[in-house]
Amino acid sequence: MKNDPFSISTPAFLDRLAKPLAERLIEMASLIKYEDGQMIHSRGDTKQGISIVRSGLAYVGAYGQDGSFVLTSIFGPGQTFGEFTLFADLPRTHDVTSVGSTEIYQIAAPHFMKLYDSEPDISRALLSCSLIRTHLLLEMMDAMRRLPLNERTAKILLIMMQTAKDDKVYECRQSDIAFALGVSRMSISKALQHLSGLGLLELGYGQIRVPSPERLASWVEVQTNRR
Amino acid sequence: MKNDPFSISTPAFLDRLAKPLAERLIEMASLIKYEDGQMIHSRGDTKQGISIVRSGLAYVGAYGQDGSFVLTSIFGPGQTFGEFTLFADLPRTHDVTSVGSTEIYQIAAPHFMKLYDSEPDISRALLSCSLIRTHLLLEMMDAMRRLPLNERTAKILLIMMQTAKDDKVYECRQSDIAFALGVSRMSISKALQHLSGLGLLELGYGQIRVPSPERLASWVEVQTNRR
DNA sequence: TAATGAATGTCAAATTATTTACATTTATAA
DNA sequence: TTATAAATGTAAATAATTTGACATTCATTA
Repeated sequence: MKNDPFSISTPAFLDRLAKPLAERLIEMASLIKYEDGQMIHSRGDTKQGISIVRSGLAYVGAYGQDGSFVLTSIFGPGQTFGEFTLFADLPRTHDVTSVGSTEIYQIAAPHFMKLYDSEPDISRALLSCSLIRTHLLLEMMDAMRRLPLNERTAKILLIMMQTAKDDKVYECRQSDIAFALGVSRMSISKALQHLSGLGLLELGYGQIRVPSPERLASWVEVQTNRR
Repeated sequence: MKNDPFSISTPAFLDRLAKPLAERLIEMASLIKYEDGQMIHSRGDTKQGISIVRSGLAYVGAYGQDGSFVLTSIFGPGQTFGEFTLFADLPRTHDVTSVGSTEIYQIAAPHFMKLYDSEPDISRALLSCSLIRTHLLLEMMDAMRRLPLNERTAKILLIMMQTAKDDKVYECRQSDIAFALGVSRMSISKALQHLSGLGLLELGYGQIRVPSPERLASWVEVQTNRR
């Protein structure tokens, strides 16, 4: 997957820390390098610790017995995972795999928690990431539940676009959107064409242009209130 | 809605704090009482603060222009909402309404953050609630995306059941499940009957008995890996 | 600049889910 | 203990989605 409907705007934890604090955190970490496709963590592991991506990508998901991998989230540079093991006090619920050459800062629980307790800014950053994530997930869920496919597609686009570099051009394949919404590529293709017909977006090869995100948003708004 | 597929196992924040700390927190709060259906917070509010339910229920959602209310979450005793205003630094994204006679502890941002900074246990509790919530949301999303209705229904039941008082009897209406999954009551009815036919659950009036959650879980597991 | 692979577009048949309208069962309140 | 309302069950017609098989367009690189 080139683009990732999964890293959906999860803010980068590291970017939310002031430089000096971020550096202190990194000093206590061990930097571990992975080749493409290596296992970073396994489901069921009980060792507690937090991980921060330095470079590359970490795919979070679960391997089935048949070797298939069900993707749940993707984390890139600055983003963090594994907090769950620290604060929920449960074994790891997912497998984590590197995609491409990837560097991960690993910090064991005791070290991390020591700094955590003395520096409230760390928990603030973690909370803000987690809460924003929850918020986006709720928005997505709501869209999946309530909106017909056309509207749902528009909404998901708006949510996903928040990560786009260029404000108006979102680079992704239609099949990514399809997966994110749990529908077939066909259906998404039709929905996108519908929106395109309304002049709300322009379709390209591997990209979608949204001339006016505001207009798209207000279209969703209107449609949503109509039902 | 009698039962709530929305308070989905969000742990009670207050229960995760040691008694003395919980008391200190409550001391700095103002207890506000609401009749049924009163507005607790409005979307767009910029006043920052956290709220903890003492009794009753708080429905979080959004009013449409036509007066309809789209439910997003339900919070009951001990649960907290509004953290978003503290850590994401954004205006409120939802309206919050009381259901039944409801008491809410309100703590303004400055007070709360002072205690927050000196007592790491508070952020730990908040994070643990938030992370568990995220985890459950991801599970639900995954089910909604990937699984056919029968499996999806089973899975959602397992997730929801985590809140059930009685381990094996989950009190809810089929229409609640239908809404939680974003499908019609009919479809859920059929799916439940299918599962019931497999002996995985027993249907009653306003309740669902799961004789063996383990067996249900492993059935989902098998079905999931088959595709 | 071909040749290739990747992404998108199109169609019809098959499947799945929704809708509507009504029947039945169960709880509750008079 | 009825009467009523709430929740569940059934079935047929309709609508939405998926599947699979290709055709087309676009990008890359050999």
